[in-house]
Amino acid sequence: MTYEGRVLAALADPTRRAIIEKLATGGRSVADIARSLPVSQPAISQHLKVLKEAGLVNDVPLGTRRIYAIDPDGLGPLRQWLDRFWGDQLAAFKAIADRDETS
Amino acid sequence: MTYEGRVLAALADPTRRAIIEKLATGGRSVADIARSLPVSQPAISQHLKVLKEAGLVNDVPLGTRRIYAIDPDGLGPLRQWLDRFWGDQLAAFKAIADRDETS
DNA sequence: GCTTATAATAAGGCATGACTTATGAAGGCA
DNA sequence: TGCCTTCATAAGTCATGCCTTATTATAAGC
Repeated sequence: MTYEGRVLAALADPTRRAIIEKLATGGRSVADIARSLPVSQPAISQHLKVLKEAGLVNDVPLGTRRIYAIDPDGLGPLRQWLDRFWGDQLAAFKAIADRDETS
Repeated sequence: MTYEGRVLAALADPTRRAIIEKLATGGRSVADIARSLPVSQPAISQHLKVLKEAGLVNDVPLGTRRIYAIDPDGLGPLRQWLDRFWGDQLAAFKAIADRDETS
């Protein structure tokens, strides 16, 4: 499976997107995530495994717990793939120009 | 279902990504796409329906045929959703830097 | 050492979705 | 009108994936 395929498949599931939204405010433990969503702890672990294999999250052990957080570099390959068909050169330059303009 | 959910689900399928890649070089008829991929014509029609409902492609009738093409605006909502968690300022700068680096 | 808490894995059930063949609808052309 | 081409839809099959409960491994605290 291609890298962008893994990323897209990972983000296609609504529960995994909910996990990403929880992690947007900072790293959280598995049990913490499980408490805030209507699925069991094993289900969360399975989703986190998929997200990790897609490169979207990383994790560090903390005692008996494990803190998962969003990987800032995880989205690069997906962006590159998307840009092949929709293009972002224009958008990227425009973002720079706008910022320079207002500074 | 949310808009980004539809877009991500549409792009998660490898056959639909293959269709997008075919359309990258310009609009094509259903039969034309079907001939270039190892699935039947009805399967292609079903995939095109999903891509259209996600806003990723549009179509115009041409006689008895129907020409499908990539919708340039189809990716906007997905980008906005992604940027909420990964940020696009960084990505924009990085895109510029990478291009300058390889030129 | 023993218990408790946390997380990963195993195994199985069930819904979803991607494909097939068969059929129908609509336009172009003799 | 009749025929052919193109595409969409219907119906059914089969694989994939998301969920559950049960179990195991590891670390912390008494």
